[in-house]
Amino acid sequence: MSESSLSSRKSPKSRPRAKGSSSRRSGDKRERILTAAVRVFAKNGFYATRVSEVAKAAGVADGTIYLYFRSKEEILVSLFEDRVEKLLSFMNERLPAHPTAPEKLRAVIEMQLGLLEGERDLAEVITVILRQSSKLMKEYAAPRFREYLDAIGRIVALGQHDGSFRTDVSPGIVARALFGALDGVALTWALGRADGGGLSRAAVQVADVFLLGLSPPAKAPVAK
Amino acid sequence: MSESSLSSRKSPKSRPRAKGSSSRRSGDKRERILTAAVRVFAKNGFYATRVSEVAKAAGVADGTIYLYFRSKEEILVSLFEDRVEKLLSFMNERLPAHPTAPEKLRAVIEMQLGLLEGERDLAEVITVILRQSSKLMKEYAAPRFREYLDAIGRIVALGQHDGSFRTDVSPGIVARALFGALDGVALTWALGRADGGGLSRAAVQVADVFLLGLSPPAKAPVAK
DNA sequence: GCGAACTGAGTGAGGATTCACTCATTACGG
DNA sequence: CCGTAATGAGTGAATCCTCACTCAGTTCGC
Repeated sequence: MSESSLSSRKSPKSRPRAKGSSSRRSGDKRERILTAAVRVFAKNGFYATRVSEVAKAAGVADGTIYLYFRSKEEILVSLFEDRVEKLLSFMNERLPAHPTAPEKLRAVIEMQLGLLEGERDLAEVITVILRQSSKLMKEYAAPRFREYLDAIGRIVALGQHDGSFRTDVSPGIVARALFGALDGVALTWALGRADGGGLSRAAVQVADVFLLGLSPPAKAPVAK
Repeated sequence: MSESSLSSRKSPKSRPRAKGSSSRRSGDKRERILTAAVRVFAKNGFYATRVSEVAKAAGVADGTIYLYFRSKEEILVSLFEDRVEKLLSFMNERLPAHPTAPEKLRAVIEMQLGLLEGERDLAEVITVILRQSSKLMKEYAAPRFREYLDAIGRIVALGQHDGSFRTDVSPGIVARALFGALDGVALTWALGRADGGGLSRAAVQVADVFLLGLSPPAKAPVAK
């Protein structure tokens, strides 16, 4: 039964020597698999995607995947960790640069949508696919989301405290609504060519509506 | 709904003719299966749910499921058709009763969230699970969503036309953002109890923010 | 008894994961 | 510098397990 493997070597394929860098475990294999996974997951969804499809798209053998990931699901987790997490921390770094709450909020909006602009597949993975693994969603992503929502909520609370936002709404609800609004815009944009504007145009409009919607009653001059 | 009798095995019980109308299958089995499916799908997700689990939760045999549904996926489609669709048309009927665009918009918001209040599992199925079947999503749900979004967009456009809404934002983007905001609020509410208020309180706040955010520049008629 | 409604063990397909093997590259002895 | 051995990343067909779905049989209302 093992003899059959003799004939297997069908494609010599000229080993992708590539990057003259490290010759051993080519460090870009993992990255290649992740990039391919984003593409394929976005196209077919997580469950409908065969590991072998990811392998083919990445130009590696099925087995190679398991040298870098323990399971199919771990590919999804890694995608989340490798990309989203990075973006969240990036956001945390940039925020302090914006002095006022309205500016911070606008920055968050622009970042969240800006990140996805030009990364349609990644946008789809994050907005849709991630929700397909309920285990992932509940055990891993949920806490992260909460963290992110809390950060937005804190900005809202800050604005309420210094008088730039109305105080009759719950920061938590506003945070959820804002996140949902951005998620929704990104979702429809990712799924089918939304409207001409692109995400950055949408970002400006969402920001405009929310900031006006959050402006304090009567006297407050923030209106803008 | 937890009906008495009907232990897992043989059941001597009398067959409940139910809806005296249709003569074929006892009408409440189908309903029972759907109800169970909502529960189980919400708990485990669509793909992680075994048909046998739905059967057990519904108190029927595996095979019985296939007397009422052609496939596992059809259960999901039927859920959508039986519940959501009904709600959408219900919404379409109620809307004309509200004369102005702001009132219509507030009504939509209250309806969308009100529907889910007290139906946590259904909320989760709609917000999360439905996105798990990409076939369903793309072939069936997407057109419905578009239809719904268009309806919201039309309300926004109407308000812009009669001067009650600002005109510098795209109705389509506002519709998406609003839908997303409601979806996001419902999602976090469904996944882990949100904050004390419950969905109806959230609905009021989301409406407040959006309506103020949409008010035209000159003066705010809605201001309050 | 007849047949519609129902049952649930069994089946087969699909697909994730494994593992025996290949071979480019490196290490080393002379 | 060579030839030879050792190494381990990479491979992909075989394995094996998990369900969605089937259907021969049972139950029960009429």
